[in-house]
Amino acid sequence: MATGRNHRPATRSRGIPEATVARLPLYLRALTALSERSVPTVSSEELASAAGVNSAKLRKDFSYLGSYGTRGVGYDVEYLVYQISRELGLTQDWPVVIVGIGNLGAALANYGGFASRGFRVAALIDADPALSGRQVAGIEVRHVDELESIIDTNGVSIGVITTPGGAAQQVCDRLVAAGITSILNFAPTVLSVPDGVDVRKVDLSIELQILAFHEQRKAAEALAQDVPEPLAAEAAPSGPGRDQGPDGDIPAVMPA
Amino acid sequence: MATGRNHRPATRSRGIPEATVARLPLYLRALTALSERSVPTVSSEELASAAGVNSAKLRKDFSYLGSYGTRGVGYDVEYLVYQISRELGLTQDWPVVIVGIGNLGAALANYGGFASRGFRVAALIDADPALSGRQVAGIEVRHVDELESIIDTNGVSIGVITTPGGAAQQVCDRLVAAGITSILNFAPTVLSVPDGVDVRKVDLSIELQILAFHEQRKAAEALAQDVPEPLAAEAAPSGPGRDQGPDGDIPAVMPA
DNA sequence: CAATCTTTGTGCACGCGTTCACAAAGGCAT
DNA sequence: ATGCCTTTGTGAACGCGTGCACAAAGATTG
Ligand SMILES: NC(=O)c1ccc[n+]([C@@H]2O[C@H](COP(=O)([O-])OP(=O)(O)OC[C@H]3O[C@@H](n4cnc5c(N)ncnc54)[C@H](O)[C@@H]3O)[C@@H](O)[C@H]2O)c1
Ligand SMILES: NC(=O)c1ccc[n+]([C@@H]2O[C@H](COP(=O)([O-])OP(=O)(O)OC[C@H]3O[C@@H](n4cnc5c(N)ncnc54)[C@H](O)[C@@H]3O)[C@@H](O)[C@H]2O)c1
Repeated sequence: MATGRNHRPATRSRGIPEATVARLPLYLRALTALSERSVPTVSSEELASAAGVNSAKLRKDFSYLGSYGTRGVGYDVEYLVYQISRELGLTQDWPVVIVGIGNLGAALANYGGFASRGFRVAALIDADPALSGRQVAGIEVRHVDELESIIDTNGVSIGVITTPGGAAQQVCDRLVAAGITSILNFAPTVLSVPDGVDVRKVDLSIELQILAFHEQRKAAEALAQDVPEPLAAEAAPSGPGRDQGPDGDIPAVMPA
Repeated sequence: MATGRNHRPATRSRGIPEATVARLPLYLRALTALSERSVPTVSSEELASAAGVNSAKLRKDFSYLGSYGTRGVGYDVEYLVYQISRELGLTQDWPVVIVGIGNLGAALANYGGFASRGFRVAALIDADPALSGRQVAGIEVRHVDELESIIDTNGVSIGVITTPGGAAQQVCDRLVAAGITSILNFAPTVLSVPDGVDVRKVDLSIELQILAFHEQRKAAEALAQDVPEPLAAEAAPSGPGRDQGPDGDIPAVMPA
C-alpha cells in the first residue's frame, strides 16, 4: 500500500476527498437498510444503485478508506457499516445544542432521526424568556444567558443555529467563543468564523431558487420547441408564463 | 435584440455553470440587503465579501450573465438585482405544494421567507384524515387524494416532500405523474425520478455527519500535535485551521 | 485632452472530481 | 490444481471549477 509515493507532497495523504466524505453518510444509510434486512454482502453495483451514485465512484470512494471488499463477491455489509461509522466519527456520542427554538428549531428538536446516529440534543436554547423552562420534545428550553455554561458543562462541539437571520452572527460568535467548532446554520446569513471552525448551511430559499432556475429553463426549452420563432406572446399553458425570451432580453431597466 | 446596439458575445447565455447558478441566490440576497440600504453601486470586492466568496469568482459568475458592471465603478445594485432575479426566474410567481404536514412541513408552511421571493404555498397536503380541513399557517390542509387535482388546477410545478422516508418515493411518483418537474426532498430517501425532473435534497442527518467527520479529524490533529510526530516537518504554518465552511456543496440534482 | 486611478472581464494554469476501462484477485466448479 | 467467472481496485484521461494576474475600459482629475 504505497499511498504516499506520488510526486505530490503527502501533506494530506490521510485526507479523504471532501466529495467522498459528503457521500459516506449516503452509503451508510443504504448499508444500514441492508443490514436491517440481514443482507450479508453487497456488490458495488447494487450499493451504488441504492445510494443513487455511479458504481465506479463508489468503489473509488471506498478505496480511500482501504481495501474492504472481496473481489468476485462484494462488500461485507456489517463490516462496512462499522468502517464508515468509525470514519465519520459516529462511534462516539456527539452532544448538540440548538439555538433558536421557533418553528424550525422545535421541529428539529422533535426530529427522531437526530438521535439515531449518535447525535444527542444536549440543550435547547432561546432568547425569549417566555420559552425558558418550557418543554419542547421533552427537553427543557434554557435561556441564552446559560449558553456558555451549557456548552462547557456538556462538552458540546456542534451547534445548530435556527434563530432569525439578524441574530445568527451574534449567536455564532457566542457559540464559537464558548468552544463550538462546528456549526450547522439554517438562518439565511453568511456567517463569518475564525479558522478551524466548520460551517455548513441549509437554506431552503436557495434550494427553491435553484429549482426555479431549472424550471424556467425547462419551460423556455419546451416553448422554443413548440414555437421555432420567438413570437408567441400569449402562449400560457398553465403556470409558467414567461414575459421575456431567454436570449433577446435586455429590458428597459438601464442604470443611469 | 431590440435595444439598440450592444456588443455582446451573444451565443453566451446558453449554459450557466451549475456552480454559478447555486451562488446566484447568495449574491441576490446580499444585493437585496444593499438595495434596502439604498446603496447605489457596489464593487465586486465588497459584494464578494458580503456573499462570502472570492471576488474573482464573483466577477466570473457575473460574466456568464453578461457585462453588467462598469469598470472603475462597480455594479449597479438595482440593475443587478433585476438581472439575477430574472435569470433565476423570480420575476414570476411559483406555486408550491408541501406534502407531509408534520413537524417539519408545518414549520416550512409557517416560514415567512417562503413568499418573500415569488414562491407561494399553493397547498398543504397530508395523508392523515385528522389533519384535513385543519388550518396550518392560515392555509387549509388538503387530503392527499386531492393531490392531482390541486396540482393541475394551480399549475404547480414545484413540490416539497416532508413525509416520512417510507412514503417519500410513493409521494414523489404521484407528484411526478401529476406534472411536478422539480422536487425538494427533506426525507432521508434517494428518490428515483424520470429524466427531466430535478430533485434537490436537504438532509439534516447528512450535514451533521459531515460535521462530525471534520470534528473528529480536528480532534485527532490536536492530539497529534501534543504527541510529536516525525512527519510534522512542513505542515506547521496554519496547518490545522484552513477549513472554513468551504461551501463544498455537492449538487444533488440526480437524473435517475 | 491627456494622465492617472480604479475596477471589471477574462485568458490561463492548476487541482479536484468523475468516469472509463481493465488487469488483478478471489471464489467456485470440475 | 486448473480454468472460468465475477467483481474489486485503480491508472489514466477528461471536464469542471477556482483563483491568479493583468490588460482593457471607463471614471476622474488636472
Ligand atoms: N421555518 C422554516 O421552515 C425555515 C426554513 C428555512 C430557513 N429558516 C430560517 O430558520 C430560522 C428560524 O426560522 P423559524 O421559522 O423557526 O423562526 P421563528 O421566529 O419561529 O424562531 C426563531 C426563534 O429564535 C429565537 N431567537 C431570536 N433571537 C435569538 C437570540 N439572539 N438568541 C437565541 N434565540 C433567539 C426567537 O425567540 C424564536 O424562538 C430563520 O432564520 C429562518 O429564516 C426557517
Ligand atoms: N423534523 C425535522 O427536523 C426533520 C429534519 C430532517 C429531516 N426530516 C425528515 O422530514 C420528514 C418529516 O419529518 P417530520 O418530523 O415532520 O415527521 P412527522 O411524522 O411529524 O410528519 C410526517 C407527516 O407526513 C404525513 N404523511 C405520511 N405519509 C404520507 C403520505 N403518503 N402522503 C402524505 N402525507 C403523508 C403524516 O401524516 C405526517 O403528518 C421525515 O422524512 C424526516 O426524516 C425531518
